[in-house]
Amino acid sequence: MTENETMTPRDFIRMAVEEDIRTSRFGGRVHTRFPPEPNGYLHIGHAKAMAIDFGVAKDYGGKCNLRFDDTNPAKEEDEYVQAIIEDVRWLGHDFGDTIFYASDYFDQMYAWAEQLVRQGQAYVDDLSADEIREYRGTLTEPGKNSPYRDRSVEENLDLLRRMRAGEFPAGSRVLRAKIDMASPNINLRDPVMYRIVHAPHHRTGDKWHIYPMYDWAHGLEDSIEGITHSLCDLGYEDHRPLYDWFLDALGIYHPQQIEFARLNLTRTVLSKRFLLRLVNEGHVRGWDDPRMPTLRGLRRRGYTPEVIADFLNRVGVAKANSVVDIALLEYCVREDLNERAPRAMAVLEPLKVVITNYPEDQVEYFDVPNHPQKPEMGTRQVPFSRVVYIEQEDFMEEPAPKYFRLAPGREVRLVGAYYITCIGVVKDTNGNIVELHATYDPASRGGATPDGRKVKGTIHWVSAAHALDAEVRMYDYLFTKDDPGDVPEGQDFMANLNPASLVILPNAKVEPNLAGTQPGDRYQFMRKGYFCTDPDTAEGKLVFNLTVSLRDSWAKVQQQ
RNA sequence: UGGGGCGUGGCCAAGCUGGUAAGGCAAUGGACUUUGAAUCCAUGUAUCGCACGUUCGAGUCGUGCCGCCCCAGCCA
Repeated sequence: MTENETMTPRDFIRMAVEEDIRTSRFGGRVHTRFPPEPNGYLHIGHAKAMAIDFGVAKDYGGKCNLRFDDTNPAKEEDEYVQAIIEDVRWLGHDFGDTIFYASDYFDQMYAWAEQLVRQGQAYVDDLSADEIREYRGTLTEPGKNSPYRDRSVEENLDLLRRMRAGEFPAGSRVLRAKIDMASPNINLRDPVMYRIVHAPHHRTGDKWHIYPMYDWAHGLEDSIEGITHSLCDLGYEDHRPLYDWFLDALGIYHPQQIEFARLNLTRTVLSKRFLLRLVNEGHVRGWDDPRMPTLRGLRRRGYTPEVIADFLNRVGVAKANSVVDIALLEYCVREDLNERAPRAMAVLEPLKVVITNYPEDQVEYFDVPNHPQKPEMGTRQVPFSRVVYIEQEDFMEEPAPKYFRLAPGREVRLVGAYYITCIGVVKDTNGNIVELHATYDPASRGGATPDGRKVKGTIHWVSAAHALDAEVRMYDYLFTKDDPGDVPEGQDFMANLNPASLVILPNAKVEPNLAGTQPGDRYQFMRKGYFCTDPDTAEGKLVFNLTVSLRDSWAKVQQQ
């Protein structure tokens, strides 16, 4: 394998980075950063940004800083800082042993602000927020200068210092860059650099009464850390001129900002605001609900960091806004779990089957492989007895065409055990099937007969006398449409919420080998899907989450 | 009617200095099968948004047009 094959395929960002290395633009260095704001939990969209930020650094022997962009104390909390660190670690990204905080640079940023004031490139504006908006103009009309735009350097300096000292009420004044109120790029119409906020900061406490705006702060943070490539999403494309302007005005080290398209997934919403609503309005059980696209949700759902990395790798990096089919993500988990998940038998919706010709109190143990294609994963002993449970859907009193599971008079194989033939159906007074009677063929022991006859159906089972009770949580998409935002006028994505995104199966029966399972353990429940043990599992109470179902070609046949 | 981006098969996405369209997912057949899983084999007529133009030759260059996304927070 050549070195190239071990690297992520070249995308336009890597090509630009390679060019900069070739020309020694930054002395051949590559240093990126992942700058989350600690005001929420990370989701798979952030995972893409991280794959790029950390991935580029790794590919070129550089570094990537984990930096909290904590410039707005009103929204940020330490709780999020801890959660984000945990998630970044979980994904396995290497951020060295230093965690960076924008707030550590507040003194330096402030000094630079005074420099801009002294250079006549920043001024204190007394206009109200509403007035500033009015003066800004519109997309098609230029803005106009604030009456405070031409204050003297001395007055600006004095006012700025008093702003910092906390002499003025919140919102009464701002520091603005003096650029061009007529710029076609609205970001350049004298952007606000500092606003007055009297709120304690999670790290600096009550030291500050003014806090820097993103555009002013971000480039400075990058510059201070010696970042070479500041990778961000398309939304910042027209902020780049401003990023460049501040750095040039200050005459300090100047990184290159490059933008890429963020990740969008079908059946998924990824905006913090929407995710927050799902949680607050109780549509999910929390940020780590297995239906959530948050990293915590995916983790609890049974996804691995490797799967997420593989998925992101397949998605690629480009500048076109796109929506990735969630089927690709599911393909990635299935591929991974098919390799590593040991098989187990679990009957999700049990139907009792009495094997009438099987000795009353006999128990046999069958040696069942943990993985059909991987003998090295070993085998396990699965008990078999006279009464077993099979899946309700594996029996049809009046079998549909092409249905080749159990039906009256029909013979099927119980995986790894025996062939059984249904000889009777027991119903309750309402006509519901409550039990089946069957006979087994002793010659089919182990799942095959000497005469080599074939059975069309093979189903899974669990011995009633040995089964463990379990709760199985079946998950489906949170939304019923590929595009959750595809709603009638006046409605929002809540209109597409899937009422059946969580279906709890409280009476599942699983094989006894699952007794000691620990949260996070993953299995393939044969013929059903991949499942993982939920943290809600406790002594005497097993809880499993569906990670993803197996491909089901029978379901397709049925639909036709 | 301002500015910034993007537009390659159903969904992503390669395509570097022009030479005549990778790959993956999805879908569809079939083989195999003690998971209707996995695996294997096979299947795509893509007006490369459109139109002119340059050229022996354009997805790649030029011009014009169309469509979609983003920007008017003292959020990031």
